[in-house]
Amino acid sequence: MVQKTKTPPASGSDAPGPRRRGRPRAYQPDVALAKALDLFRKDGFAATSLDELSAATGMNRPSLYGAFGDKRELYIKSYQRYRDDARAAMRDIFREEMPIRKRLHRIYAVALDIYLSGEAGPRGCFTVMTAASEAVADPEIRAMVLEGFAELDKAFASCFRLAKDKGELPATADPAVLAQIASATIHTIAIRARARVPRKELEAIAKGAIDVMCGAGR
Amino acid sequence: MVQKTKTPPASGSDAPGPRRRGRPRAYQPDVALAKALDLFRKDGFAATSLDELSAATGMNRPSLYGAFGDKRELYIKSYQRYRDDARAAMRDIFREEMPIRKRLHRIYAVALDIYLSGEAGPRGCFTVMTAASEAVADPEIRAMVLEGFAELDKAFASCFRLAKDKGELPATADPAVLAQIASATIHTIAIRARARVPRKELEAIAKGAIDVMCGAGR
DNA sequence: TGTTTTTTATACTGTTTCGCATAATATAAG
DNA sequence: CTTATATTATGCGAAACAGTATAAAAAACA
Repeated sequence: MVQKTKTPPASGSDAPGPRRRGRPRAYQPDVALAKALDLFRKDGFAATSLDELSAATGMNRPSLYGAFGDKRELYIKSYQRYRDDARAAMRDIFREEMPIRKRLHRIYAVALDIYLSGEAGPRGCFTVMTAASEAVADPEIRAMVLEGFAELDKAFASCFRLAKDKGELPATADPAVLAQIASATIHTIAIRARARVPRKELEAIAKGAIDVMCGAGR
Repeated sequence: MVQKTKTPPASGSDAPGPRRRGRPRAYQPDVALAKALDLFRKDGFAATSLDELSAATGMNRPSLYGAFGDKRELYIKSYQRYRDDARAAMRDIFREEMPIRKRLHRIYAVALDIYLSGEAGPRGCFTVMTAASEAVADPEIRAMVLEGFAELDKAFASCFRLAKDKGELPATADPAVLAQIASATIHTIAIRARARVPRKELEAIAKGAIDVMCGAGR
């Protein structure tokens, strides 16, 4: 480790810190990344140009490269950001204790908020709409996609396991299988949302799936 | 209808017909369209160039335009071809009489064949992988996607209705809801297939879903 | 044989693409 | 005030892109 200049205190946190040395940045990295994410969600990888990314972020091309690397790296960082955001939006619902039906209902409501947001039409789910397509040829993206699937399956499974322990589900219920159906419902909602299926219908799909998973009783 | 030249007998059918007038075609339209479909499934709309399409079909650019129109039209015709093929592959299974479990099992087997085919990795489902993404901005593609969803939901629903009538399902079963879960299972399998989830795992997901939809009994 | 018709083959046009080289600017440090 | 550092701003350049114009080729017709 031969390095004269003191490494700045790991500027991962966005604390302004002790005054950097050169010309100050004209952009906020996390704001710019959010704009890039918007574009990639709207148009996918190939149809999003660096010119558009530059215009949306307010950063010119060299700054983009300096901050995030080339287009593929920016795409991957956008995807990471998307997953972080989605995870954060669902974390509490998966953590807090509540009846299984309510928990599922709230998860699907959050998912719908994510998929239907967007000014120029519903942006859908990044994983389903663009990342999965890239996954077949890009091992790094594929690993992220697979990890996302596994994480969601696992979270749902532990919900069902807990519910089963609490007697909300019959003893014959298989948490792993129910979890895959819960994930499948997320996926079908994500796809249909992108085709502008109205929210009411998507909510009905979620409701029906919950009934099947938890028993039609109310 | 002012038209001197006799219209060739609606050359929709590929019958060689009564000898056309000018230079004969060097390509077979349906073979070329299949090649184009392969490319669009692999890379999506934006990442597939006309040069690649030209090379794959063996047709040069002007011939492509003459036969199929511009890139978007070719994409749409490829999608129509995909849907026709998929419909044909499933038609008999939806038509013939058989137990609900067996029917579902066979449908998922055919779906897996479609999604996992491809030399350079699984090509996934056209609707899920690329058409749904385009659907948000292109009304014509959107209409096709929505029609596809409705058609699949309907086909599944009538299977479940029949099974219910035959006493294979409890009287409380809701065919429409079960159909949406069957479709959701198709969708989750399509997405995961593209991320190279192995066939065995996808079959397990289908098996689990069938158990939930039809009752775990064997 | 010569004309008409249909397709193929070649090549061009103007635009867009990504990535980078270079120069200008703004700050801290010495 | 000068130097070092970090960023912004401009714009180049080679390649790829979609679509089309023009010419050559291959068949039927007269």
